[in-house]
Amino acid sequence: MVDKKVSIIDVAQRANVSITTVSRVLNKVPTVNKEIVERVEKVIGELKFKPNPTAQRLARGIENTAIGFVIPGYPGIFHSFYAVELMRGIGHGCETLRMDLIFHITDGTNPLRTSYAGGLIFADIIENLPQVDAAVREGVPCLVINHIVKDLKVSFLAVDNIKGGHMAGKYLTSLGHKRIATITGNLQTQAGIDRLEGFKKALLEEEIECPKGYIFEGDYSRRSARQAAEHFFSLEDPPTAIFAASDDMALEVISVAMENGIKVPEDISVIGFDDNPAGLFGPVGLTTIKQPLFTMAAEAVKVVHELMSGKQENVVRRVLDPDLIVRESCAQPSI
Amino acid sequence: MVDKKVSIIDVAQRANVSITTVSRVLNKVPTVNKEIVERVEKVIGELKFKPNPTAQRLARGIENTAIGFVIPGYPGIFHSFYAVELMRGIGHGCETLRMDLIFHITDGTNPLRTSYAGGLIFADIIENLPQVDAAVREGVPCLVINHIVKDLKVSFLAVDNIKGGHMAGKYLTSLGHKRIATITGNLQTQAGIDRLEGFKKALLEEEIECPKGYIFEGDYSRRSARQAAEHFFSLEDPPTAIFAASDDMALEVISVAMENGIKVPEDISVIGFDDNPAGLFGPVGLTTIKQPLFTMAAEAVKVVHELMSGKQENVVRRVLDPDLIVRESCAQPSI
DNA sequence: CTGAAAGCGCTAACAA
DNA sequence: TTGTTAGCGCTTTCAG
Repeated sequence: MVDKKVSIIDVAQRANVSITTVSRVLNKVPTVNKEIVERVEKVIGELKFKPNPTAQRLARGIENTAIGFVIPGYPGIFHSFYAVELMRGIGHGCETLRMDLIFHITDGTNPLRTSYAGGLIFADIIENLPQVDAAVREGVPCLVINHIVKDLKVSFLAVDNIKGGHMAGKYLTSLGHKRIATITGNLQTQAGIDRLEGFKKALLEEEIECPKGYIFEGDYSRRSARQAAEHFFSLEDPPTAIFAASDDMALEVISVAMENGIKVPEDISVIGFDDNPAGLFGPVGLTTIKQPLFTMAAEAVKVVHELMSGKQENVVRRVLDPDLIVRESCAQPSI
Repeated sequence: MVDKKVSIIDVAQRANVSITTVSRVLNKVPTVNKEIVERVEKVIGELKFKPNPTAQRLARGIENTAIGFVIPGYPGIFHSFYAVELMRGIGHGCETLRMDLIFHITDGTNPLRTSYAGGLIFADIIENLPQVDAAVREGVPCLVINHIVKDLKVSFLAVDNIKGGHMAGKYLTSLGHKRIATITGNLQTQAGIDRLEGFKKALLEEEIECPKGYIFEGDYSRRSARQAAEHFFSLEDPPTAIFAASDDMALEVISVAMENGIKVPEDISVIGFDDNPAGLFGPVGLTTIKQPLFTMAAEAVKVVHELMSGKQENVVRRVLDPDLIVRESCAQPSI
């Protein structure tokens, strides 16, 4: 049966050696007699002995080498290019630094068991500002991604979403569009709010109206984009251009358009946000605002690692610039 | 500056109490004098003392409570509904059992640092059978998801993909289709192979030909589905029905169809695989084969947990049945 | 209510 | 080459 209590002592006794020797063969110290090595290994096999990693860490004086990645569990988050890119970046960063990656999928209510994690990365924050607060208060090194945190002394790495939204709006107006609509992201997220704000600002600068009916509150999902598109297309005075706050949504808008015989970009211009590679393979290359998700996430790991090791003591706060990627989904209005 | 070495001893000395007492306030033992509690907490704050979790675990005799989730890092895996559902399920399972979830994104070459993890869950296996082998050999409890492993004595939880492919094929033939094509999944994965096999079997049973041109090797991505669809639609004798090995691919087929003025299901029937909710919101409800991804993953955590705790000693091998979900994307052929 | 002391399971000087 | 003996930092009896 299973004995959970086989310890190094049992092995030592049964093999007639000291625990030190057992430890040596465990750690492959080369100065051990071959015969003994064999004997010990045999016993280890017989007893199915597995060294206790916790004890090893303690004895070795190993600092905590795990980073927790806290990701809000709201429906759909995982389906987004956004979350996925972050995960890839974080995975990559951890791999490079040989850190363990611990996942916390949270709805923001649970107190967040830090457990092994010596540092925390929050993928955006929605309902879980209190968790960030608690972590900071406890002195756990942490960093928030894609959220410019003003009221808390915590590190963050964020994309300038206001600028991004502004770029999108500006590009559309520069093409000559006057009737420009937008599908917002989840307005619970700062990114959603900021992209909308930047977009509005761009229109304002050109003194272009953006009536209520031209602003549809989405949530980054294809589903909401479909509703939005159907709404826009049914308007008496439909827009000639649409800014979708994510590529997924932009792609869905294009789908709906084509289903209705509306040509992109001839009849309607569509610009997205993300630079999701999926935008390359549709019927028409998607013009979009690129944000360095992968890089940002990888960088986040590096920063938290420095925070953990004490190499960096101050909060680091960095805002990155998005880029306009011009492909084929936007053109001058035909009218 | 940062002192990494503040230990419970420092706190005890500075607060003029024993380490035992400090430990007590740390663990909120109620029988401590209020004044002392305050004093100790003050010192803890001043010193920014954080108890060492490793030491706590050792002293408390806590077993390893982390499960490692090993996920192949091939491009696109994260974008799939598949991986995402597994992650959700695993996250949920870990939450319920209060286990830590450690992520390993691997290309199969690295030796896989088990580190904290006391058990391992492999999300499918492609290049990383050796890793599974190594883990088994080391005696680490592990389980493979969605892969029926024959040559290794390891636990698995899998969906019967042959049956699933067969159901899809059968359903299409039962509607009267004779010209049926398929877009396979990644044929590096067992799921991809099996769905194709089941599909072929179903056609064979009805003595329906499936010419080479009707089998397009995809990789679960929308991109590959687009290529496939364009290929099929350009055929002299295009199929009247298509089985796509994932819903994402099926959805893309529908998109391409609509772009080309081909009606679904009037002109072409499309059936997918997964039961991705995205299939509900398109222009036409997607008929599909449902597999219990979330449940399977959550269950996997439970099994590994039992394996770790010794409640379960045998390998557990379970094959689950998929379901046919009929919506609107399939109909009888018009010709 | 508080403290001394014995571990938790393992590693790492230091001897032998 | 192998064993002895301190710890690693904290929890937990068991006295006081």
